[in-house]
Amino acid sequence: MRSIETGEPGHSADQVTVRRTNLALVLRHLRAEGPRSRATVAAELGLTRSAVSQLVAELAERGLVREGRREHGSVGRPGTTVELAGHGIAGLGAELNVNHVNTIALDLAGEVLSERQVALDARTAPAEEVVERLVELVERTVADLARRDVQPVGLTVGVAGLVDEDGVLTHGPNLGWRDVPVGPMLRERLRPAYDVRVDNEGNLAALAEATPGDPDRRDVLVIFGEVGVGGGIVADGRLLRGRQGYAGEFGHMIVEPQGRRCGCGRVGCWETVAGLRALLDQAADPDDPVRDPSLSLDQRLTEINRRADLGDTRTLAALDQVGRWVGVGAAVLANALNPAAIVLSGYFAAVGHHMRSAIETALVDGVLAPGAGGTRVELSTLGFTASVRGGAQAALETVFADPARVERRPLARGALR
Amino acid sequence: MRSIETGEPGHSADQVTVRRTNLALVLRHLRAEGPRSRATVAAELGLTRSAVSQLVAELAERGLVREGRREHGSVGRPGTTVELAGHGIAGLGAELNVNHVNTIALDLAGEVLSERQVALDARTAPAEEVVERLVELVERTVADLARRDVQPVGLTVGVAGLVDEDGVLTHGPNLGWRDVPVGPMLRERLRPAYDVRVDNEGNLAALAEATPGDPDRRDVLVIFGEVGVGGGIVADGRLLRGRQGYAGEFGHMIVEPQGRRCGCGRVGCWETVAGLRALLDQAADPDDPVRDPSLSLDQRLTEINRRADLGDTRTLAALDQVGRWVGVGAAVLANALNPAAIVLSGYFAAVGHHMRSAIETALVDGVLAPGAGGTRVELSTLGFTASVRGGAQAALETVFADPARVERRPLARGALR
DNA sequence: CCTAGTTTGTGCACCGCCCGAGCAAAACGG
DNA sequence: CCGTTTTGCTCGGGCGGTGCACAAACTAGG
Repeated sequence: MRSIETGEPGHSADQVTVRRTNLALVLRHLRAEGPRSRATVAAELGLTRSAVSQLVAELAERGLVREGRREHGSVGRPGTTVELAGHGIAGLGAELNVNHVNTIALDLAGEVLSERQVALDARTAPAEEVVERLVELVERTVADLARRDVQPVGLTVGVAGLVDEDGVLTHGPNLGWRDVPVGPMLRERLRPAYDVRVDNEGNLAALAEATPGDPDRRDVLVIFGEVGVGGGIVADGRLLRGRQGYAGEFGHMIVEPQGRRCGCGRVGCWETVAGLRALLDQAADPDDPVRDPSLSLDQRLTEINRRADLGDTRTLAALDQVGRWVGVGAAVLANALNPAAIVLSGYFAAVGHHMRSAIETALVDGVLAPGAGGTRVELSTLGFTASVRGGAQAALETVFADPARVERRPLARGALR
Repeated sequence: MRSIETGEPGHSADQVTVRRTNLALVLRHLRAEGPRSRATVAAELGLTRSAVSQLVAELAERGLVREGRREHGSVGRPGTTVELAGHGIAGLGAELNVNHVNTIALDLAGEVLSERQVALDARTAPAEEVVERLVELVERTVADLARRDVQPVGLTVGVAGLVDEDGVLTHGPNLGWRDVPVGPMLRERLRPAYDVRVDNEGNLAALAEATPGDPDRRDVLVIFGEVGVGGGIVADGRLLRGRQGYAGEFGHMIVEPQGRRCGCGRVGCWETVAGLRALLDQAADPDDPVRDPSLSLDQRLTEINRRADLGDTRTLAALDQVGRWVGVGAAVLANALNPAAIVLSGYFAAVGHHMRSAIETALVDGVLAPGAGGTRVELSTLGFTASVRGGAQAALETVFADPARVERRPLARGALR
């Protein structure tokens, strides 16, 4: 029943393809199921033990797996577990946002190898300068890696706006940018040996939440809220970009045609009732410190949580009201996409536990399928790092899709038997 | 930039996989590009001429391709074109709807081999009896094929309602059915040699509109309107079902929270403002013949078109108003999914040319991406046969995905060479 | 302690498939 | 009529997975 496809273009297959497929299969299996012996892998994947031995040997030569400890069964010769190694390579993720640029480097197992951030104001600085800051940050991150003899395999940059297939930011209202060729600029300045891609930050956040391999995380919808509301869709394990890469712009769905005017010029956009501003307008008077933009967002959200915990009726009513709207929009999307989970990220993750019941009620009320079609509401635990993590994971995913991308080098002595 | 995937489960590859992949590749290439010589196929697909020769020979043995006419180039030996044959097999599509069941059989090239229909009232008859009618119709269709020595390769049944992965209709409000195991019942009664699958009719209609191979038809959203409104999503060439197969229930998106009560019990569902009833309520008084349910839908829609053509202001205003709402809902979906095309099917296709400008205006107004993100509005030309055609195509797609499913039989004398 | 039984990991022959080279066949042009 | 071009096929070669055999390593039981 899974996935009817309508004629993928695809490419011709030969023995190299077979090898690539099986290398990738073994590597992803080790990621999904954890360390295990060659014999176990063979049984679980339907390959022979000899084939798995050869595949593991090649993955080890590429520095992607290593042998672990002995695994004693009840009887028989004990196996030697094989596990992800991948300390030799890293995926790079970066984010270019209104008031900061930051980077992260993850190894194959998803461990953080380097993390850097620089504050700036993208609205006042020219685009060239902002990109230059990002270039410097990436170069320092790559230097961090070089010190540990780690090779970057790819860089994915998330930006707040619409990005076309070539990596050009065509429309970035929050940054105040239009038609800025971020991807080409980065490639020009970095001249990298690795791939550089640019994507919408909501898409990358969605990728970060869609844990690879978990069947309950193959259909995930991420809703990211701050002043604006955006997100991304992972369906059947694939990130949906749409025809021009503009999918996931949930914030400007019109949910209340007789509602308030939005910053984008339209009336009744979802972010006018579910965005941070809607919450603050209802929860606090204009001179209330939680609306003081000079305080950090974290501080202000902590204060709102404190008031809600103390039972402040105005705060609770505001959270309930906004939660209801979040649920209404979530229901619209759930009717269309029937995701396994809707993950709330950004400011929703910070105060979401106080909105959860209102969201869930509105979701169940608004979805035709009984029990909201099984869609669960979850709060992101990745906080504001979701986009960069997703970017780094996207880069790593190219290795999981084709481990032969990583160069083969003579095995360090004693690394494998 | 295409498709980042997050760890498909996948299956191990060997030489058989290589063969299957390349057989499928050649077959799909012939479908997408039309008849051409082996040498041309080899050049276009990056295979060697010898490989293509062998692949074509095997496809011919399975009855899927045949040689066509001589193809004279400017110089050199002329090639012999190879083209889709597939008169030996057929995909079956069926539909189980409120007032009829019908079937269709398509050959590999999409030509209709058989088409049958029986009227009934699924709301009053017990489910067993309705399924029995469908069984009879399928058996007669299979008999039609047998007379021409054609083998069915699969049957896909579209039903008006939510279908889970096992083919159980869990929720069919228009049929008045709940938890009817349509798939298991059909398999039990037919005991078929071919696959039987059951799916939502909107999903199958979407599949029918997403022409295989066309890059402009890889991201398509179908909106099917009758009394209810439903649809389906094809993204990146794949049909989206969602976690439990409930994706595409657009009709019950809430678009007007202060609006009218819907048959489903909610308030402000899209179908209350975009469904057929909304149009009729605004276009005609209760005693108007266009609202007479004893007349066929075709007749009533023809009358509406006639009035609109004559410039009847009330009719035009109703079409404009409903079109605006169609556009509002389409915009919500386009913001989320950025499809290449939104195809209007069902009653929308019949009167859509009078609603088109209203729809497009509301779409452009409601989508954040400039120019509606490139999303075009199109009217379906498949009429009410979209679902059955999509079902038959889904069955055929299993052959295009794996031509080795069709049995190999000794070549008829002189069929090839 | 020693042996039978079990399981792991590797080596080797075999098979299937695509590649590349070579060749006959079938046109066209001078 | 012969050189040139292009097509479609045949034939070794290499690659990669399968299946079988075998040594290695450990448990259980006498």
